[in-house]
Amino acid sequence: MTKAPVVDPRRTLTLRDVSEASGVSEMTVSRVLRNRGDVSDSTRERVLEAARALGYVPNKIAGALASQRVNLVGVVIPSLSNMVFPEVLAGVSDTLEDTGLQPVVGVTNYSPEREESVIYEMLSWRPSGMIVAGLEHTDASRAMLAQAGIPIVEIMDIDGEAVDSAVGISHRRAGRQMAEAIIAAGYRRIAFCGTMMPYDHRARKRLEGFEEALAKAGLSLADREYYSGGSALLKGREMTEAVLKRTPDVDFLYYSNDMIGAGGLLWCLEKGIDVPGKIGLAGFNGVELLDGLPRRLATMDACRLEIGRRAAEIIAGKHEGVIGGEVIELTPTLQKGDTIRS
Amino acid sequence: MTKAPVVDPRRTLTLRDVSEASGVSEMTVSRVLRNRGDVSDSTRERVLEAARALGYVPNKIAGALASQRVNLVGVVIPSLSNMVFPEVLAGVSDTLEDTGLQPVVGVTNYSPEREESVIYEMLSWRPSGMIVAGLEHTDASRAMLAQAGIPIVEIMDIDGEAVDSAVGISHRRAGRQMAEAIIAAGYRRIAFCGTMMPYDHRARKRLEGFEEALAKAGLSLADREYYSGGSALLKGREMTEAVLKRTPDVDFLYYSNDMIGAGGLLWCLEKGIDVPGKIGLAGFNGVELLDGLPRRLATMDACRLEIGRRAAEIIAGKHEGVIGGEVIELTPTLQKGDTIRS
DNA sequence: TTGGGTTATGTTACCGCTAACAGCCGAAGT
DNA sequence: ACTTCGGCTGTTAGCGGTAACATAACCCAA
Repeated sequence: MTKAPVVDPRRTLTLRDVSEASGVSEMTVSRVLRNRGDVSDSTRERVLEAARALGYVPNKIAGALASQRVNLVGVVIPSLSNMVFPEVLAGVSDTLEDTGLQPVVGVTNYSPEREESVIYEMLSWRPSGMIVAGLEHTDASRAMLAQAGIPIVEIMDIDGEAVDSAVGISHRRAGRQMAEAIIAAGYRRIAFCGTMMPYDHRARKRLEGFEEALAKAGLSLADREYYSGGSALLKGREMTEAVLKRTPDVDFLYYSNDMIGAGGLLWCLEKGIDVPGKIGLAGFNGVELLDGLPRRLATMDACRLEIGRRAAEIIAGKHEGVIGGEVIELTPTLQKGDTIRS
Repeated sequence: MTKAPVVDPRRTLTLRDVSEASGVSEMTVSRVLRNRGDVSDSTRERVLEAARALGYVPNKIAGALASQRVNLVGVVIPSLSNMVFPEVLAGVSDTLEDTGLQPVVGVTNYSPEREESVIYEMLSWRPSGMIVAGLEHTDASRAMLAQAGIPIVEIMDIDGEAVDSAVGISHRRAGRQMAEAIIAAGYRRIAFCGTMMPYDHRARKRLEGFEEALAKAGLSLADREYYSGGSALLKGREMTEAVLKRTPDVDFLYYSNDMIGAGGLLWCLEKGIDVPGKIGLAGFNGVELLDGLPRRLATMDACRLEIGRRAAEIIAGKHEGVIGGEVIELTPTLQKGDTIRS
């Protein structure tokens, strides 16, 4: 146990200290500090003064226990290094800002077991709601969420069954749409580069939709390459090189995310390959980074901010009259950029 | 108030429910669930069984209130979109993993007022420690932290006075070092591109150190350009173009971060400018992204992971015998990459 | 003057859990 | 046989707030 940093004058302050310092009951102090109930201006003044002078910080633990109300919202996401999730978070924070609710983030690293324990840990703080990425969870996780008696919003994905509410896009459809656009543009030898993470269900579903659409056109993937870990931009380069070396007649590369797509784009441009003439490229997510690239990579916006906002609105109860269990499907827009010929 | 998502069978479970279901006292159940004290194997078994069957999730609010112990560590950072902070977070999480402690993240958007309220909010949950980015805070923030009676670690920066402990690098020195390397390489017409955020004290200190070293060599900045918001990569391009247009004889561009530096690098390469012959470039942070660029941008590693780790160790009390108040200075390494001629 | 309605404040009983201590029991020590 | 002790379990009293109700003071209309 580390000791207190400064000379701790005495035990930590409680309502009683403020109440004694201002000559009113604890209850009145409580009322003042929460702006609840009627308190005369003079008393309010005196109490606030005393609280400020003492440096009193309320104990929300006690408050929450007594009032059975907690102003926290759990947000469970797989990673913070993907940029997609910080953006979703931004949407959540924005919307929660003026509701008195506060997001608390938990990261799972794409591990279902870790997710389970994060959810358990969060629920043990009795939050007012939970926002969880994805629809795939362990049975125990689903059970806990279902039992919790609070609004649950699963985000990012809607291809599956939600515990309660869901906000997201259909990744299967997104993959299908991209494939259709690629085929329509005349590409035929199409390869895929993507993450290998076995638990990135959304990337998987996009690929499924993609292949489905290819099949419908009588095509199949000409090649595929997977990666995990490392600098995505660099991996994109490496994978692109590997694929083109192994299957030189490939005329389109579909990447599971923009970052590796950007790497591929840079590599192609350096090699002097005609993009999108000889080879077309496409990624997924619509990340801001793309704006600074020499050429605009084709991509699909995943509505990240919007997803965060909508999810938060559901938790905050801004959807009046709705009992929960709603599924909101957002529709991503395909941006062809400069890497699909038209 | 949104209603419960599923048919709430009854009120939420408490220790008593588990105790009744397993025929022992609440205290024994509590002991089992916390692995504390002696409990016979048979009883333990029975209790765990009952808890699992009921789907009991302990109420940490009550637990924390009763035990005066909270396993949370507040982490206050300015932004999640900078990539630097998620990395620090990763270091914190890693180290906290096996201590039973849990990070709780708060984001301030570089606003001191927002920081103050985030700190207040966090302290009201009585965490076991706080990790706060930067040394500059409002007086109220500093007072609250000092009074809290818990270990406080200010991270990223050590050029200033810490409330308690600090882990970071000297940005002033980092700026100075970079300037010295640039001057040593023979560049003389040096310009700066950076963020305009008035509250990014670390970027400011780097620039101060940078100019200080320039002055010592009888030089001063040939030009400077600031930005705020938008895609950093794109801004890097735009600023680079603006500076080179306005001051064509510039032979070095120092960027306040790698992302805009990368944008500048891409722009220069596209324009066919000889880098590092005609113009040298350098950024700051050592972000992973740089690995995938056509050329390695000169940069300085900010020791982000290490900072997170060390800070977490202090909170977790892994520095035995230390009472707090330590300042750990890490030393960033300059990586000249391919954009400073040698 | 009196009763009813405000407004401002205090009192009481928890919220769900754990620290601290008390008890009980069988095994071991003398 | 009588302590002594350690393993196991229960009892009691809060932790620091807040909901709900009680109370006091005051105003005004009848």
